[in-house]
Amino acid sequence: MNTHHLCLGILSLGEASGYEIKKAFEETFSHFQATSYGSIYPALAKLTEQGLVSFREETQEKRPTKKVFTITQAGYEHFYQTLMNSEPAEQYRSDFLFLMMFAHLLPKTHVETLLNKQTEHLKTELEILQRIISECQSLTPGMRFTLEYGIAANQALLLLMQQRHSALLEEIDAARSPLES
Amino acid sequence: MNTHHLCLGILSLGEASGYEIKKAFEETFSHFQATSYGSIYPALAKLTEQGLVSFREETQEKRPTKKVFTITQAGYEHFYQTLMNSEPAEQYRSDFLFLMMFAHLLPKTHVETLLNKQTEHLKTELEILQRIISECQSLTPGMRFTLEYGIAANQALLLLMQQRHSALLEEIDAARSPLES
DNA sequence: ACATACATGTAAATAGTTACATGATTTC
DNA sequence: GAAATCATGTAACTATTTACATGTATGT
Repeated sequence: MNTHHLCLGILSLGEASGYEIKKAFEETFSHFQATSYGSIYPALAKLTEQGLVSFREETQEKRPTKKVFTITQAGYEHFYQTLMNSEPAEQYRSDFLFLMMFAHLLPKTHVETLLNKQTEHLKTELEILQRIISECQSLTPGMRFTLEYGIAANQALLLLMQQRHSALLEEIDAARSPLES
Repeated sequence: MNTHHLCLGILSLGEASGYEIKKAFEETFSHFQATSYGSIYPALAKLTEQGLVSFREETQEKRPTKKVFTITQAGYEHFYQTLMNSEPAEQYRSDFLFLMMFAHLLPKTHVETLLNKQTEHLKTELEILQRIISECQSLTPGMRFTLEYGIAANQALLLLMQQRHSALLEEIDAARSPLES
């Protein structure tokens, strides 16, 4: 999936401006997809050129004029074909785990800071997902499932972090060569 | 973390050729970091230029000559500074969840295929991680932790996939507009 | 005969992020 | 008076993937 597909996806749920598409990502989908203005605006221009979306300009009082985009029939069909032809691929990249891999090279206090930061990060993510799932009405069952999926992962990892914290610090300490602090 | 840092990390565990660095990633770290030959070879050339690694050429019988790289003292110090200055960032990108978000637009059989593929994927990942953690001696405690982390996440998600499978398909079906199949 | 493993490397293409540019309005 | 929100867009930079190029040896 690239920014083009992400935009078509959002627009299949209802019309929106580039700014609103970005906000939708930040608020709801940031845990499994991301993009930026620098990608969204060129993507919307290209999609318009291809006839997959159309827009009207909406002048507002006390707000800048905005372009409200709507997905066209051609865009909808294109999006459907994309969905049907896409593999359910995944990628997880973690600097946290990379740093932990070399924990034996780092001061104990630093490793503890890393573990605490990660625990906080997992807690925050979990709270965000739980808030969305409880507050938002009108979620599609699929959307609700993506939130459950994130919640399940975060809960399991948070539990691991809490259970292993102390023993892990000890184990890393024991593995450190005697000359290092 | 970029390919330069990944190479320094592997070399901090022992000398290796570009080819061996790639293999190490495929076998052991692919679940949280990835890279390719097109990044590794230029990175090793640059690191040599900067004096952060050195290499000797090793001629082999019945095998092509290889360049065996070793991290230098300067490289080690540089890597330590990188570790100390890096935030424990994470990113998860999932086309599977994106597709599930729009499951109400897809045929039921297709959604079921997606769910089955994802379940298989989680099972395979889990087995790989469990095999590594049980077979590999001489893992650093940090490395062992990265495996436990992956195992915890995969187990929790696999459980969710199994528990929710049937009900989810029903819910998606109910959300489909009557005209669609 | 064909595929895979070993081994190094380049070049083009892809895609994305970050910073910049502009400017009104609202909140602290 | 400063920062955040609303709103669109461009350009330079960064990084990585993919395909290509080359060649031997081993396994099926």
